[in-house]
This record gives sequence, C-alpha cells and structure tokens, in this order.
Amino acid sequence: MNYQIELRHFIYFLAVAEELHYRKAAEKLFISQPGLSTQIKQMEGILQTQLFIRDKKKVRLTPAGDFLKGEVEFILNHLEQTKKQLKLIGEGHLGEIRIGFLGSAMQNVIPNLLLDLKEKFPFIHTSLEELSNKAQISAILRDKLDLGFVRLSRVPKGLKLKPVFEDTFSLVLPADHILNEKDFKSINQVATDDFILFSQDYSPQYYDTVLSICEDAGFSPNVSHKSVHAQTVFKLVENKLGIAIVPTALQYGFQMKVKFIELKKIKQRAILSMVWKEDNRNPVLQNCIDLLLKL
Amino acid sequence: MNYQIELRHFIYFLAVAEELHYRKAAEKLFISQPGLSTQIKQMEGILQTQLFIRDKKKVRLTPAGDFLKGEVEFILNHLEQTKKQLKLIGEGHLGEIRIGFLGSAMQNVIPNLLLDLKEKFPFIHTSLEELSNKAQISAILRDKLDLGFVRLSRVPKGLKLKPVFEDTFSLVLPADHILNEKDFKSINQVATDDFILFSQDYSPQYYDTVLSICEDAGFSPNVSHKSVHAQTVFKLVENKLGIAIVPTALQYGFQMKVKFIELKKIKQRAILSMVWKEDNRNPVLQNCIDLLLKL
DNA sequence: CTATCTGATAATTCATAGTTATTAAATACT
DNA sequence: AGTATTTAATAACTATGAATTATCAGATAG
Repeated sequence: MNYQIELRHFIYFLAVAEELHYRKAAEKLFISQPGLSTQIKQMEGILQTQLFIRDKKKVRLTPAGDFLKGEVEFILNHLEQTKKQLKLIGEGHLGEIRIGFLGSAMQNVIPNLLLDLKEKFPFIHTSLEELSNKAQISAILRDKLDLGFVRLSRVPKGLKLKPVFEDTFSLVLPADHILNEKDFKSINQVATDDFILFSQDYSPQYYDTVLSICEDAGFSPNVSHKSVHAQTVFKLVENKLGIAIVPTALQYGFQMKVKFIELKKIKQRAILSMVWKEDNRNPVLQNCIDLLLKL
Repeated sequence: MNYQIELRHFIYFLAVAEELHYRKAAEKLFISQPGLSTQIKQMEGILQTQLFIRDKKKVRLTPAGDFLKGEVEFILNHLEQTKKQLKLIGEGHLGEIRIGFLGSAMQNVIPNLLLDLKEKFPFIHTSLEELSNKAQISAILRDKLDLGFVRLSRVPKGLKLKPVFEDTFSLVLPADHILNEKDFKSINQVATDDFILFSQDYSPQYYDTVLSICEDAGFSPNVSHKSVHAQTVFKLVENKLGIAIVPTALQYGFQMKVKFIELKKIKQRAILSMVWKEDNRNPVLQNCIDLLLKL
C-alpha cells in the first residue's frame, strides 16, 4: 500500500540495470527471480515512474531508469564511503581520501603529496588508483573518487580544476637515433619520422597540444601508433617503431634504451591539474587541497 | 545477524539525533519507543560504531554520530531531489530531444517548435543537427536522433511520418533576368534555361517533384548543376549559372541578388514531414509531437 | 511443432519490524 | 528518606511483507 523506498530496492534495481536480465540479476543477488520482479515492480509503484521496458525476451532502461541508475550509483558509492569514514571516526582516526591520477603524475606530484599528507595527518588513509582523464572525471562525479590528477583544460560543471605542475615537453628518440642533443635545433629535423602518441581519448588535451607543437614547426606529424601507458610508448620508441613527444618528467623512472631531448624553446607546456567536486563532503579533501597549493 | 542498513534506519536515526529523546522521536515517527530503541541499536551493530551516548536521562551524539547526522541529512535530501527529478523525466518534462532537419525547414517549422518547446517545457534540452533526408532516417533507425524533418513520401517500416508544413514552389531567377513577375504566365517561359536542383540523394522527393512540375508544363528540364545547400543554389543562380525551383519559404533568410516568382497555379506542393521511430521510448518525444500537431 | 528461453503471477512460508507489557535506573518532589 | 515520575532497555508476542516454490503465458530458436 503505502510503502517506502529502501536501499534494498536500489541494490536490486542496480543489479537489473546492469544485467538487463532478471534471472541473472537475481542470481547475482542470491534471491529468487520472482522476488526480484515484485520488488522492482513495487519500486516503480512507489516512484510512480516506469524504470524498465520488458517486452518479453528483452529488458531495457527507460530514460528515467537511466537517470536513476546514475543517481543510485552515486548514492550507494557515497554511502559506502560514509560508512568507512564513520568507522574511522569512531575509532578516533580521521578519514580516507581516494585519489586518482594519470600515470605521468606518478613521477613528481603524487609522491610529494603522499609524504606530506602522511606527515601532517598520520591517520588519514589514502587509496590510489591510476586512471585515464575520462575515468577520473566520471569517478569524481559519481563520488567514487575525491581527488583526481588530470591533463585537461576544462571539466564539467560542478567540478573545480586547479593547475599544480607545469612541465616542458621532451622528444623521445631511440638511443641510436642519428639526431643528438647537441645537433638538435628544431623538431623540424624529425618531421618525417613516425610519431607515437598517447591515445586521444586517454588525454585529448595532450593529443591536441602535441599536434599544435608540430603545426607551429610547420609540419603535420605522421602518427603510426597510439598507446595509453608511457611504458608502452617508450618500448615502441626503443624498438624504432617511431618517436614520441611526452612531458619531460616522464624521463625519470623508466629503464629504456631511449634518449630525451627537452624542447625548451617551444611555448607549449604539459599542465597537470587537480580536479575535485565542489560540493564534495569529505572533510579530508580540503586539507589535502590546501596542502597541495602550498607545495 | 547479517542485517543491512536501510533508509528506515536513517530516518529513525535522524529523528533521534534531532530530538535527543527516544520517546519524543518515536512519537514523531508514529512508532513505539521500544521499536525505535531496537532499530537504533541494530543500526549501531551494523555500522560497528556507537552513535549515541545514553547515560539514563540524557541522550547525546558521539562525534561519529554527529558526522553521520550531516551525511544522512545530505543523503535524504539528495534522494528527495532525485525522486522529484525522476518523476519529471518519467512524465517527459525533463530530458533531451535530438532533432534533425533539412536546411529548408529552418525557415519556419523549427524556430516555432523550439520556441513553443522552451515555453512549455523549460527544462528540456534540444540538440539540433542539419542533415539530409537519408542521414536523418539512418540516424533515427539507430536511435541517434529522436525526431527528423524531411521531404519524403515514404519511410522504412517502424518509422512514422506526419506532414507538418505544406508550401508552394517558387521559381528563383537572377535579379536581372528578362522574365518578371508581372509578365509571368507559365514556367514554359523558362523551359530552355539551365536548371539548378538539390541533389537527388539529398532529397529524392524534391527532385522528382520538380521534374514532374516541368513534365506537366510539357518540357524536360536541362539540369546543369546539383547542390545540397540552398545557400549554394542561390549563389549559382545569382551568378547566372542557371535558374531553380525551390520551396517558397526559402526566400526568407538569405541575402542574394535573386528574385522569386511563386508558382501559385501548379498543383505540386513541397511537403515537410516529421519522422520518428514508432517505439522510441524517449518520453520527451511524445510531448514534442503533440505540440507540433497543435501548431 | 516442439523445446527452451524469458518475466509475471499465485499461493505459501518465514524473517523481522513493530507491538504491548514490564523492568531498572535516574531524577524530582514531598 | 521514601515515593512519584521520568528515562531507555528488555522480553514475549503479533503481523506485515519479503522471499520462496510452483506455475503460466508469450517469445524465440532449432
């Protein structure tokens, strides 16, 4: 009759929304299929909104259902985070902060941040995860991540973006490439080489910047390969499958038969920024941001 | 045993946290005091954290409880907001509709539709794209577009077609063409001129109709150029590369040295229809269709 | 045309939220 | 001090409704 929505409904709903299959979803939840059916139907009744379209043999989300899926993911993630923090507070610790970062941030900003954090707030737990720009933004919006380190110039509404590290770019060449640092004058000298770049969708900002560097030099690069990890890019260069242009900081931390030539003269810079949700409720976050801005 | 937190717990918790008095909180919730006591206790068990300090006669929040109070308020508010939005989406008052149109629809139907839509459903977002007939049909079938505006007499199965605007045709002549509106009697007078038409595959319906107009007049037109954009057609006419026959509405909105002679007597009409997928589940779509049919 | 999927329905069971009745402890008032 | 009145917690019970089993009807595949 006059039921109320419960978290149980959300968990059931999410399972169906993910599987788009009642029996499979029910199995995953360790309940019976009829039970799941009635609960979802009840949920639709409470919300007075149809969430799924079932035309025998196919289950799909309605636009409303699709919207709710995003919200439910957010609510459940937020709740999970709240539970963890609650327990830490109960135990006298302070909390946890979940940080995402691009692989290229591991060389400088992240280690410093972690050391400082550990020193100032010894009871703060940190969880670290290497993710693409896009994945970080999505995780932050869904409250799966508190702080991200990305290379982007714009972020969706509701998120804050603050540059924290500016780096020059460097040319990456096979160790035995004819061009040497002392002979180097301009990247025009490698205009005809094949280029290996980070995937456009891993970091569109980086991609555009590298193209603009080449454009400024008066040529359009021949992109032979795209990759996601610096490791892979360097390996490809080492094997003479092409050359690359990457943030200079990446030269540290890899053991490869490649040489770096820093492009000091060009105006473009690799900018690493931190992102977070403006209305994030994690009390640890503000401390973390303040700390970083002082670095 | 192995209970799960439910929203009920949060609502009960909040009542106690506000009243700091079990009996009063229970009254407010219309449940009995022992029931409330056990639920709160159960909650503390699930969260493995003490939330209240009860030293007989006084109830206080622990620091953890204080933190949780803020979070619960946030979650319940967010949930309330989500429920409201969900209902709006379900009713089609909130959401997005993706509209495709032929350039020639931009003069009349589209602006009116958009204005009306904005007025009636201010929270609906629209995405607009100028596309050929063919491209619109293909996009609608793939669910990349919700609504299209085309000049076609038939559409593939599963799509619905509804005429929304009927227009006469007009002859388009260079400004200094010998033929004037007052001397005009029949298009036979321009039977020997070269014709510029919209490409057959941009709008086969239009193409056939123009041919039939000429046929009815007893001649077969000399087609010198074909183009996709009205802009281009008019430019070609302006430069005396030929004359054209286009829907009359196109005479507005272009700054060209051409003159229009409306073909009032001929029976053919330029019919603009809207197309959509019969089983499209976007709730905004139906509202949009209803609105247009009333126009 | 049968076999095998799908989700929905109906009847039933069973867990548990919430009930009433009561208790123990703390304060307030003669 | 002794009684009255308050508090939340405990115990025994009830009744709501979540979840189960059994079954059905429609869709698809072989």
